[in-house]
Amino acid sequence: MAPANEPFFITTAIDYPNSRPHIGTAFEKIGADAQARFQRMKGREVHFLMGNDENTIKVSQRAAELGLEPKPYVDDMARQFKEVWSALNVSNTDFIQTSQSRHHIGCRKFIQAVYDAGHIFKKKYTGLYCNGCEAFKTEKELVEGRCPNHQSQELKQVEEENYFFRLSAFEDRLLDYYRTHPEFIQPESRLNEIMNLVESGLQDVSISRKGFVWGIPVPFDEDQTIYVWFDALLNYITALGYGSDDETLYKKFWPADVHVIGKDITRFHCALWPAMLMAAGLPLPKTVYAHGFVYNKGLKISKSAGTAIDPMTVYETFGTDPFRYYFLKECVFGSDGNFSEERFTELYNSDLANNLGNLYSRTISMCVRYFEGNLEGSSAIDPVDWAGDLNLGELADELDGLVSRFEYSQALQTIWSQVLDRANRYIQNTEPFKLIKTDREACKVVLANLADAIRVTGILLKPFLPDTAEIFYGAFNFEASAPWTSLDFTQIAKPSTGRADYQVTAALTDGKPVPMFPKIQPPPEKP
RNA sequence: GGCGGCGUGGCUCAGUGGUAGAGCAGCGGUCUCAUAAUCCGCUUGUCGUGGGUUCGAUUCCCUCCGCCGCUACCA
Repeated sequence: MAPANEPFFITTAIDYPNSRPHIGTAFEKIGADAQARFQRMKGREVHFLMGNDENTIKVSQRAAELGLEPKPYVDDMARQFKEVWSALNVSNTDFIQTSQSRHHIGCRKFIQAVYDAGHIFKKKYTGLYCNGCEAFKTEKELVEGRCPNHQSQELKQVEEENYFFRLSAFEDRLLDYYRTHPEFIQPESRLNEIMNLVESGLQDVSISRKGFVWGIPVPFDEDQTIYVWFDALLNYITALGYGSDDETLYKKFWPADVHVIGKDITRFHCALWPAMLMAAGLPLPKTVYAHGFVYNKGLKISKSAGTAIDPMTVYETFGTDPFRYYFLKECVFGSDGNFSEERFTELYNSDLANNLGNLYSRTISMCVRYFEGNLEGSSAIDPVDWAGDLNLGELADELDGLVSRFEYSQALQTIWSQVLDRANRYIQNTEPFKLIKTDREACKVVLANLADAIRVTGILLKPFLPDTAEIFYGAFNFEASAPWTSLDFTQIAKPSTGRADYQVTAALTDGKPVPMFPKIQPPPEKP
């Protein structure tokens, strides 16, 4: 286990701000956020980076369409993105925009270093150029030999001198790295793809373009700007101040512990990026985690097909934690998942309303109703009954492993079956509502046990459903003996000794908690 | 075409060389503390197709069918 306070650096992919985020991008951020929150609980000092990828042709085109200069446009988009991430309770500690000067400075420093090391060379590129797009087109993009966006125009054979990165020179070193660091590419299924790719031979990649004003000028040839990936990937270090006057963060957090990315950009992160770092003589990230995609009822998310779903719509309808729960539980992080309102409703009602929310309600209600919320003398009760044969220490270990490996769905399933179902069953079996009539002390023992189950739930849900977890943990005076900010999974096994008697501190309305996940009606059947 | 993966009850999936499991949905029952929630029980499967290895395969091998990923610059 990593020592406490050891730095942990986690990143997500930077997004193109030529349109608003959709639930697929949200999936990535929530998955990364759960990991960030989990690592914080383990005592790590977490730096969690997100951001937008702004130095692209499409972005400047989009800005032009709206009659805006690129910078005000990307700044406004960044504001919108941050608004969404904030609504979803994503706990990033930094948000980089690649149009920021810190990124420009670091990029120029980096490319210069790689150039000086002799891994960049100039080469003539000949390709089909579309005047309408002001960009080169590849054979694959063409429709009947013409640009799909400008069918009326002929494409021209144009020659341009660009800078190339000698990626081909790194094949052996990359393969060697994969073999000696099998954990580098995750999940494992992606490793094979990348090994194949690299074994089949890498070509040098062009890393600059001529004649663009929006972008980062190449320091050793100011007529050229740095192109796409050689610019975008660098955000991971420029955000840490690489190449600036103050490299404190860089020294502290690089290399990254994990880059969380979409499966479609695996090769850039697992082949190009490490090669770039090797070329510059910098350390490589420890792991790259490629998550799956979210589909809309089986259809690929696409703006033009109308299958994109705005996270804010879902958020406004269902709330933050239900949103997070759906994606963390229903969509296995390393695989593809599906979104549908029907499934959302099912999962919400069964897992959140019926099991989780209701356990909270019935526990608090009984404590208030029977004991005015004061479980006097409960500090002397060892709440081991509710867990039965469940070993909470082992459960903590198991969950630690699952979450560390990004197996959130499995982790949540385990929490539900091992903790919540068990606690609900415990109520059914012990019948505190009957005990109160015959044996007040025995009833109190049961309720003290349930209070402990609430405490355990609050701790275990903290990385996934932060708001809900805090409500659970705040339901009783647990805070007095183990502060909310200092919790980690291992504490589920040890209700603090020498603690005060349990006392309900939950918010009440007319002596009852307000349902935290009011059931939602299933959407009407569509004919 | 090449490399890889998948195909298990209505849905989502787990799983093992000895003739299958979970959750959800559905059905029945139950308690009454609770958001008519909980808890208990039940129904459905030729484990894609055909063949092979084996005493025996859903699990190993091959064929076929279907689906999917990667095969260089879109999360």
